Amino acid sequence: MHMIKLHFMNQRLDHIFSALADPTRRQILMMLLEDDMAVTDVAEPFEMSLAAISKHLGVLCVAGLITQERRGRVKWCKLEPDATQSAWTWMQGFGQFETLDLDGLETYIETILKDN
Amino acid sequence: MHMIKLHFMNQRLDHIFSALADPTRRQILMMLLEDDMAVTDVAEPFEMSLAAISKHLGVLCVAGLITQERRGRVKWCKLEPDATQSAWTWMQGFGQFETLDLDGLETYIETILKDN
DNA sequence: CAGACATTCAACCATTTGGTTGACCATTTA
DNA sequence: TAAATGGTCAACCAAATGGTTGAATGTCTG
Repeated sequence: MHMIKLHFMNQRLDHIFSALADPTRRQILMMLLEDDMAVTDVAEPFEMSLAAISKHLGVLCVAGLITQERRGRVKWCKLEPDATQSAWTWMQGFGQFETLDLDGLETYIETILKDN
Repeated sequence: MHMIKLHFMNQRLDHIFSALADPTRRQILMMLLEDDMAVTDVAEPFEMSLAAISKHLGVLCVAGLITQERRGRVKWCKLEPDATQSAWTWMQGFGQFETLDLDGLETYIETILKDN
């Protein structure tokens, strides 16, 4: 039972990390950070075929990093940032907490304190 | 100049994420979390050849996630957790900061405050 | 020195990956 | 209805990946 869960989790991590391992796909994610986009628009800044981008989007979908919803003839791509949770958690478990970007942490804490 | 740096960074992320994309390699990293190990000992729990493990260790080395130091006939493998910094930072930039384990963050901050 | 041990190298193999192209399907618009 | 648009599919290709085996290299030990 736990074995199954672990296996599942492992596959999930496989998908997420290998999706993140490609610069094109990372760039796509960054683009989607600003807004949802149609497949053609995602493809526009890249110097490769639409089909190639379509495949990349498929990989991101399988990893759960994005979702796609078809409305009419255009397919909208939407970021699913929560999907990185597993990867994030794994990296924490890898003992990385103390190497967290301390500058970023500092400003973050300051923002919190200001709000109180 | 910035382009070069970005390219460099991008390659680094490629290496790190694709190193993390393999379950065997992730398991190796977890093992090394406990202590430094010789190549043979790393290989022991796995059902694959020593040569295969040797290759995996090579990948982890290139990604900078571990270092290897030869002493006599044995080569010691040592974790380099700081290497995940880039990946960690990238994921932060990907907008994940709010999903960070806030409990862990809290205890972390408390530890800092105690020390002052 | 001879043998055992730790590790890598080299050649090979099957599978996956990242890309191409051209045909195809569905939807919108003139 | 005809043409344009948005996107995928299928077949193909080159290169990378993850594994194997057997030989080779360097180091310790009896």
